[in-house]
Amino acid sequence: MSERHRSGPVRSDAARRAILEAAAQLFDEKGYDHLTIEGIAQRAGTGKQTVYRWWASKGDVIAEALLEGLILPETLAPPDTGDLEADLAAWLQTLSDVLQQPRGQALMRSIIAAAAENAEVGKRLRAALGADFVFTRRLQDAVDENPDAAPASGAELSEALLGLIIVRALSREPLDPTTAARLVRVLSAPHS
Amino acid sequence: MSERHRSGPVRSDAARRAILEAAAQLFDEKGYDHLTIEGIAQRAGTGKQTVYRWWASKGDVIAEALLEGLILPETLAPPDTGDLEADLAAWLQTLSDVLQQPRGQALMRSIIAAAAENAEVGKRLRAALGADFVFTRRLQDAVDENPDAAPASGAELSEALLGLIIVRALSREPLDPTTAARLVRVLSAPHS
Amino acid sequence: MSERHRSGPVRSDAARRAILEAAAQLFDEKGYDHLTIEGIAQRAGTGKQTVYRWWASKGDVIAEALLEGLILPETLAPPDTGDLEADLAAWLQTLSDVLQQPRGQALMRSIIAAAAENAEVGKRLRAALGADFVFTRRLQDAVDENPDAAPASGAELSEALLGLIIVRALSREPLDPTTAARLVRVLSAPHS
Amino acid sequence: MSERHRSGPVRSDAARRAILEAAAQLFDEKGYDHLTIEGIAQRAGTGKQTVYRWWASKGDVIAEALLEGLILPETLAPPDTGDLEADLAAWLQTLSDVLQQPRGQALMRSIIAAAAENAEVGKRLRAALGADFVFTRRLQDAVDENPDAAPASGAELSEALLGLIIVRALSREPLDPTTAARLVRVLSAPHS
DNA sequence: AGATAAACGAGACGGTACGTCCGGTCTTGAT
DNA sequence: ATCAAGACCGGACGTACCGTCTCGTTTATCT
Repeated sequence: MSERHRSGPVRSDAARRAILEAAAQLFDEKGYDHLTIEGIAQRAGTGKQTVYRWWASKGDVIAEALLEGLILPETLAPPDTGDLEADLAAWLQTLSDVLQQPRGQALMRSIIAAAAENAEVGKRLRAALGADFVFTRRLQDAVDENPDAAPASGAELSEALLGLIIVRALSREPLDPTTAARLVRVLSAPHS
Repeated sequence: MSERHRSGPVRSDAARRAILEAAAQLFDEKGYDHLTIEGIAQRAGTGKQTVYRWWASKGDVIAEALLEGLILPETLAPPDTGDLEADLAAWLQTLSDVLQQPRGQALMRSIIAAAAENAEVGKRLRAALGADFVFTRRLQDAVDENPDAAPASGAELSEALLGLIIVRALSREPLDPTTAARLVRVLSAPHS
Repeated sequence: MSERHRSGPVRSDAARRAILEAAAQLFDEKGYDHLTIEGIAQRAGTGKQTVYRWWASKGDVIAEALLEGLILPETLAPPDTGDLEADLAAWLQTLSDVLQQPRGQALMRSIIAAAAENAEVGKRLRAALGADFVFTRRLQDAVDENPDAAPASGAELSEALLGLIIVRALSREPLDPTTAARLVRVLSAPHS
Repeated sequence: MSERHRSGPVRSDAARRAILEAAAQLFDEKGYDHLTIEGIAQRAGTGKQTVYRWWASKGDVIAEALLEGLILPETLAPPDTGDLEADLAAWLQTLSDVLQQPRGQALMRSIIAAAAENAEVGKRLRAALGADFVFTRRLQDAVDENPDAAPASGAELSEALLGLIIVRALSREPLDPTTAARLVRVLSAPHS
């Protein structure tokens, strides 16, 4: 009962990968705003039409490159040692380090610009920055243990953390590790 | 001892206002990404050069229109009744309402895109969304009253709140009023 | 001793006819310049490769469609009643009628464009417009009867007539029947 | 009572000339069909928009270059020694020489293609090939001297001559000088 | 009361990128 | 081997804006 597909040539995976990799490179080099489809196609060694055939916009290309892990370094993935507060602190420290460098800030703003323009990127933003998968669940666990004391859910808390980072990136201010640490304490600690 | 200029007409305030208003209108109609200097000049009935003479980029025009209050509705300004938690909740409610509508989400994302691209807009983002001026100071007051219990500063707390809103706007998810309310409680309540 | 081919199906005559007919239709609808191989294949319901396999260019397709009589109406074929001058006049009258209509002019110009671009079409142009087959021979007969009086050959005379038509088509001026008639008289009459 | 013109910059004559000259060069190098607006702009060192601003199509550019005498060599201009038949013969000889060379044929076919595609070029075709200005008037003089013997007008006769040349160019056959000479005799000689 | 010169509207200019169309080649699975 | 289908690389199309640069006109200030 398998779905039969039409005859004719099949999508070239080489072209697909070349385009995603070119897009990731150029994203890194020039930032989202200065990306062009033309530039991507040229760098990838493909025709423009091959990009337009499979993606509707540069945002969609970036969204897919993001999913493939071609854009953000692994470093940004949150650690998981079992110690929630420590992991949170380490993750925020990493992000803080990234935001100390102009290049890291630019990268962050580029992602934000992409997310603002393209729904697909937007929906993947939290996942891309690692705010799901770990803290959401783990903060939730902490919340569950002490439901009375923590009226906000884990997802909301991790969103607030991520939000802090984004606000700092947008306002061009570095993220002080101490600040991050304190906020983690507020958010993850039991409340009276 | 101010520097005097030689002669000739002085900057036309009519042109300046026409440009800022045209920019605000077009920002509202098309969003930041689809704004063009050419379109602004045309709508304003001025020459392109008059825009370029006084602003370096469309971002700068928008930044100034933002400062003049031509872009965001007054509604978004935070209330100040004296009851901190109530005011916070009301403000978040307003923002939540705005984010429920597609148009409001688009507006928010447009501001974010502008902030991501233009440093001036970025620096004014918090002010533009009303996160300063009130809560920062007032949360700080609350913090000062009970320094041991609240390890995060007022500014950080209001950033986290604004961040939550931004994350929701970017991920295209509405901001549930309940969520906002709970988060306010977490952030503004004394901690153990 | 004929050369046998290895295996597989033989050229599909259905595809060949479909392509020629599609080409003729599109030639009529859009003119030579706006023909595309892609359009022909689509209209014919064949693959592009099937066109490229058998013809080197769109000009060659048109040349073949011309030979098959799919492009020009039969009307343009010259009459043969035995009365040379009358036949010539009638033929020129027909062409003149065609050139009075914008559509007829466009058709004529399309053929000319095809001839200018493609050698095969060019070589068949005179045949396609019916200038051979009849007048050449018959003018030649007239010439032969009176060699002293007619220093130009029949072929040359018919070329001059066809040339007049072409010049009129290119210069977008109608061909006055009187003009044609007079020229026929000059060219076909005995000279002193 | 002079016509007042709008304010603002005026059309750049340098750009105009550069475009026409580039077009003429490329016409000569590649022929009309393989001309591109992009190529013209590049060769001229102008933006594409500057071409599109002033001309509607590549045909219009070529038409203007033709008028400026940038495309056809002066050689093709008809001589005027006073001896009509000799001048005609010399002019046809020149054209015949041009058509003997492949390059000359290609040039001629290119003009024809341009005329077939573009009305402006078409209307200027006769003028461009020198068939007006001289022979029309002079053949007409000859006709006027002997109205009974010459039922075709000078314009028509020169069209027929030009037509012969065009037919030969399209059918890729050289124009034999003898043929031309004989036809001149037929057309210009008095008729019985 | 000029003369000077900056600001203005208009928009031409050399460019870059857009998103689309088509050319000619190549690949796939079916006949 | 040929066919229908259509993906591929390439390149030109005609359009929209970019940021810079004249133009000719309109003021405000300086002499």
